[in-house]
Amino acid sequence: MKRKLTLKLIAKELGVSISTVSKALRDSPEISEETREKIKAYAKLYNYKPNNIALSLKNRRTNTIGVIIPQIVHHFFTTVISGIEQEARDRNYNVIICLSNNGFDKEVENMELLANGSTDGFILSISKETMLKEDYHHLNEVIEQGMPVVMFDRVVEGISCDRVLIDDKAGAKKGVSHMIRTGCRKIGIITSEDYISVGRLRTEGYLDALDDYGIAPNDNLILKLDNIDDLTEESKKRIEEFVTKNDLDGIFTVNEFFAVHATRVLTKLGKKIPEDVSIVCFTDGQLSENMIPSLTAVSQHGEEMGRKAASILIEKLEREDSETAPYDTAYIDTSLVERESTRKLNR
Amino acid sequence: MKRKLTLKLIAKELGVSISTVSKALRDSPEISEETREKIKAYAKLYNYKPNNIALSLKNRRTNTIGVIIPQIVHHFFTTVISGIEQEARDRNYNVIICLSNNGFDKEVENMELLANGSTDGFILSISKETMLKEDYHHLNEVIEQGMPVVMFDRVVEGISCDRVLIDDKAGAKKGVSHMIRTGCRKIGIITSEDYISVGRLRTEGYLDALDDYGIAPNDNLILKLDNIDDLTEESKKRIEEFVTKNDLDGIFTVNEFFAVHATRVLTKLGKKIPEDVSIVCFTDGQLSENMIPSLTAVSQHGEEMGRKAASILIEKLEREDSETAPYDTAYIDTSLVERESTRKLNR
DNA sequence: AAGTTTAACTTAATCGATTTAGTTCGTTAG
DNA sequence: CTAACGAACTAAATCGATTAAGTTAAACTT
Repeated sequence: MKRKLTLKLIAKELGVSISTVSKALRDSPEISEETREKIKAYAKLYNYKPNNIALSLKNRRTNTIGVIIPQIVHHFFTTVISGIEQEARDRNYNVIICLSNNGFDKEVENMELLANGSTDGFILSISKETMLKEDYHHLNEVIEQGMPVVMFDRVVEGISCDRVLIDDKAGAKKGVSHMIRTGCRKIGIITSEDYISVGRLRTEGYLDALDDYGIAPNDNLILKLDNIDDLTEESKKRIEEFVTKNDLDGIFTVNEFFAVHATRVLTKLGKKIPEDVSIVCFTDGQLSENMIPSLTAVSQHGEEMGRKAASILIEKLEREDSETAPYDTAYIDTSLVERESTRKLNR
Repeated sequence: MKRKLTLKLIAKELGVSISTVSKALRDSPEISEETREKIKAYAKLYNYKPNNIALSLKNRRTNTIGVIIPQIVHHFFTTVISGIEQEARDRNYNVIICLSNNGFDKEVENMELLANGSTDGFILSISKETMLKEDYHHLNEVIEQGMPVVMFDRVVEGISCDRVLIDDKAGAKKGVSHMIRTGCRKIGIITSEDYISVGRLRTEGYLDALDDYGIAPNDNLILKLDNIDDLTEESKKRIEEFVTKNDLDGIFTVNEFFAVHATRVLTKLGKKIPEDVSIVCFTDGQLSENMIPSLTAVSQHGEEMGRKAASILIEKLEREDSETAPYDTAYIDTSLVERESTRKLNR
């Protein structure tokens, strides 16, 4: 095993002092051309790379962004991470990813761990449990210490940080409006309970669209499930009942899973998609694209969201007066990806 | 902004030396009961947490595992990461994830970056480009420096490291055998070119199963595509042609995408699944589970793979004689998840 | 009473870098 | 001939922790 090369070793080998080596490598004019060349040649030959940990300690900055997300086995989050990673790499930052598994304790633990020197700032999407608990002391502590925080997707109010949000309301409205314009009149929504912010906002968008076209909302056509991240047996049952009971001509869902299960139920009922029933879902992921029929979806542009979040954070990290800079909220536009589950316009 | 508390600050505040504070917090018997209590009380009150960077520098270990994967927007990899994360957390390690985007340069860059002090060891799945290039100097350098490496899923020979593999061959054999047992006789496979190891191995498993049941292989029933990670337009075209041309009664695919597209083509051709054609795919992901019909799949148990890889790495990191320990290869068993795309046995 | 122990600290080295504040020696100015 | 200056280095402080080695004064031994 070959020990890593350090300034000390180079200095000893070439019979100069450590500081001479450091200065030579950083092209200081204090060091003579000759010595500089000699040191640089040696460093290059033996592939010297400065130790990041030592640099971090000295500079009191790690050039690392901490990302905390509820789960990683989730298409949308992976696209966001991908975006964060791209932006970070372009701007010479590293990314540490931690998972909260939607739990409060893990979220706190992760933040505390990373806050003790490992990262310069955070990008996070709040866990479900934290949202229910409404305990944000860990966020406030980190911010208090001067580490900037950017929240995305699942955000809460009352924290001194920047936010990046999907325009959930507008996105849902876009999707539902499309159904109305292609002839749907009795549109149901499968959404989440209101305490999940994205669910609530998407429900609002749905209601907005109905209102725009003068369609009266009907509480019976709104199904609120208690989880938006996966499809439990309980949810399946309720979707089946909901779809069977109501003679809908359009279904809007806040995620892909709900849409897929609704499709399954409709198929069993012998309904044709999109002739009898149109389907639009929020989140343009693998399922929307690959299902048969493929699903018209409201695309969230996760990568763009990730890049934006990273860019805002890095901006804050690199400006002097970041303490006094105001916090703001960026919105990422959604777009509607038309596929086989809705009728064409102007037909 | 409140500067983080350090030993130095505590020492100054309480009028003792830094080492007294350090020792008191670590319960050294050298420090009197009285002083110890006083220091601990103060540290607790002001929530002192040691700086990880300083500890890493001092201890020359970071308790961090570097994970390098080709892409993160990929269900299988996310399950592996999830497993790595679980095991790491249980054993008090952190995880840094980097993406190579299937590129050689990025893979090298990431490794070099993390190797300069940021991590104690690596878990990685080799990028496609690296495999084509057959240049593994970055791996060898890192290993040479005494950092253990565990490769998973996409591995190469000739590197001094441990490996964790899906038993691809046995898994494919399991899937194809199931089709044969449920009555399929003309089974096609949609796989990848042989340079992608998982594709090659799965093809071998397919051939093995045919051989076991005395079915003669037929090159026309083997479609080799040049990418296993996504579904290009070119691949779609070739799948369509392949499925249309051959009158198959069973299709085995090395990933979900190929199976989904084959299903689409079959549906268009008016074939019934599984009555006319059975479908089995490798990788039990979101698509297999949610497609209509849902797909019988060879489950890879990614989480288990991740946990295993992390456990092997941490084991190596924590034993004294790891330099001399032999390298081995662990296999993760696959299992067949029967769903709607295959007929039932014994019917 | 002189020497030895010991409890309870403090000093200083260390990890690997950067950087400020010296130091040394040759050259030039006066 | 010597003070001043600058080129080219080196020493030492620093980041925040740990720990081996050193210090001090009280207690104990004989």
